[in-house]
Amino acid sequence: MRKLPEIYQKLFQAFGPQHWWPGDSPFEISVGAILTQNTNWGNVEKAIHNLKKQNALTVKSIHDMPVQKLAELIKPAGYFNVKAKRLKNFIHFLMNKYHGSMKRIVDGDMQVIRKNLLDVNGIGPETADSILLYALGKPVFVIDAYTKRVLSRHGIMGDEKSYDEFQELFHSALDRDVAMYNQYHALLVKVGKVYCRRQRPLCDRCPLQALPGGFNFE
DNA sequence: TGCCAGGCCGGGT
DNA sequence: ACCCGGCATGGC
Repeated sequence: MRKLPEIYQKLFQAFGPQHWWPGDSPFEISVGAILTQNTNWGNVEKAIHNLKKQNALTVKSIHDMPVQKLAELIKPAGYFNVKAKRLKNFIHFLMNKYHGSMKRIVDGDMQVIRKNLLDVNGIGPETADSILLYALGKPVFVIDAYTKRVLSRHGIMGDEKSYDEFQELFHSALDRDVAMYNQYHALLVKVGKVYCRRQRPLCDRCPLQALPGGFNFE
């Protein structure tokens, strides 16, 4: 699949670097990854702001906090009851397997970390891979709804294909480059937000098909 | 005013 | 191995 590198070039030319993931620390990024599940990022920022305001954005603070109280603080992010439990699950995972420190995770083998993350109730493939890439700097490509939509709209792969199939496509077509994976996923989200809305036909102003006849990729 | 947002789980087929 | 309902706030 030679199209994937060319799509990256076009997106980067169109939008430039994306400065992902917004967040001051690996832990904050991980919390954000859980809070943003099926949720607008702006709402996640409100929830994170609430936590910071109470000096509660730490492993110890969230661990010691009643789940009820945690749910109240993250309310703007939606699904606050399930997400409060999921944050608690992640904290327990951190304490039990990594002494409560993100720094202890980084040295581990990527596949082992991924499997451990997927064993946490409430962490699925996208959340696990977001933590791996954006919090831990591991070379794994993050697949999300925008990635599937953009690629399927442009005839690369049908959106009924699985997460793993999409991920395998990127992994096989691209170098294992953390900085590029970081930008590429963020750029797919960007183009998805701006030009590739749900329930709408392919937009003719999308930078991926600006040339007549769609892709000029062969 | 509905629709949508950087998913995942649990139960049923 | 899939399919589906549930989970919830806030912006446009």
